[in-house]
Amino acid sequence: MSPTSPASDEMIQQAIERIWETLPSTWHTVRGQVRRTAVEEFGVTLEQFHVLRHVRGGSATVSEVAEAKQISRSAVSQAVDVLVEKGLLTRVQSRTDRRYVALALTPSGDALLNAVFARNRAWMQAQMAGLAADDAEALLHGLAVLQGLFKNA
Amino acid sequence: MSPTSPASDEMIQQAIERIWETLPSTWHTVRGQVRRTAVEEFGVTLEQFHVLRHVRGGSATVSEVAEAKQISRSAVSQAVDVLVEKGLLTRVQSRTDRRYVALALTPSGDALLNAVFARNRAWMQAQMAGLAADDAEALLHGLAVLQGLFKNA
DNA sequence: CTTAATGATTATATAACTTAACTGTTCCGG
DNA sequence: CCGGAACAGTTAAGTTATATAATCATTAAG
Repeated sequence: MSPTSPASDEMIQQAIERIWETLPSTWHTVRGQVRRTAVEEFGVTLEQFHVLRHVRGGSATVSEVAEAKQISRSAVSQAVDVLVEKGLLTRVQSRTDRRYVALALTPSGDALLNAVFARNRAWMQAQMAGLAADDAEALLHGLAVLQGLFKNA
Repeated sequence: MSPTSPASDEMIQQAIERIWETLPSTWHTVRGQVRRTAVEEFGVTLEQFHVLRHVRGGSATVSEVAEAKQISRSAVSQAVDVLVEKGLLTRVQSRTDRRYVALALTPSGDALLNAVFARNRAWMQAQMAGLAADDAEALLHGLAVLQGLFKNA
């Protein structure tokens, strides 16, 4: 098999520029939709929502969420306070090592995540109505590349 | 010319999922790099940096920045206070309509933006080292599609 | 055992917002 | 014209999300 040719410097510069043109505004928009739904319909802030999202995404302790979100453990601990208070998250001390506190979604926390995501998916689907098949293909491929680039950075 | 076929529902679902897998973490990573540079090397917070960025991007008044960032005018006004204090931004009352205050980067504000972006470009280039030409192509195309989707939302 | 390391929490401070109230300016209908 | 509505911006006061530092409880290591 022939080795794939590397991208030119020029092309890489173009890609960087395009990333800056696209990511901040796009993520800001998507995030804004989630924020509105989360706040107005479910009474949780976007930050609280993201903590729940990380817990469901596999972060099972305060430290893991902090690591994933790149914020301090104490910030997470405080956010968890609120979420436990709201009945969306549980804290359970590990029996094998009692320093650890396992975080888990309550049924209503899980339902909240599902509901917010459902709303968001519907909204995104509306944005994507009429998307051409080849553009959708390009989107999938491009995002896969993007994901690979900054995964370990 | 033949009409392009629309993307299937399934494909759209896949795209939505991929967006959620990619955007938050990628933007978080890129943003983190900018934050470190801005804070550690230039003494401005990420939020202040983004205000400067919007001013250079064409938002010339408090209201325009607020609109672009989707935050309140008062929040921008307060951020501008700090940036003026730091000598990165100027406020100049319009002579034709004195309600308006034109925001403009000072030379050092402009230099700061350039420097932070230069650092970021270098870092991103490093991340993208060895990127294959066809992957770069896919990235450009995919991001263009993404940008189009949420531009007016 | 004692000390060090670890996970989590608490206390306290700060930055970045919000809403509400206010200032100054312009526009507009009478 | 002039008096009020609309508008751009600021100021005041309160909230939220974060940080750092100190502390507690637990486990690991010498």
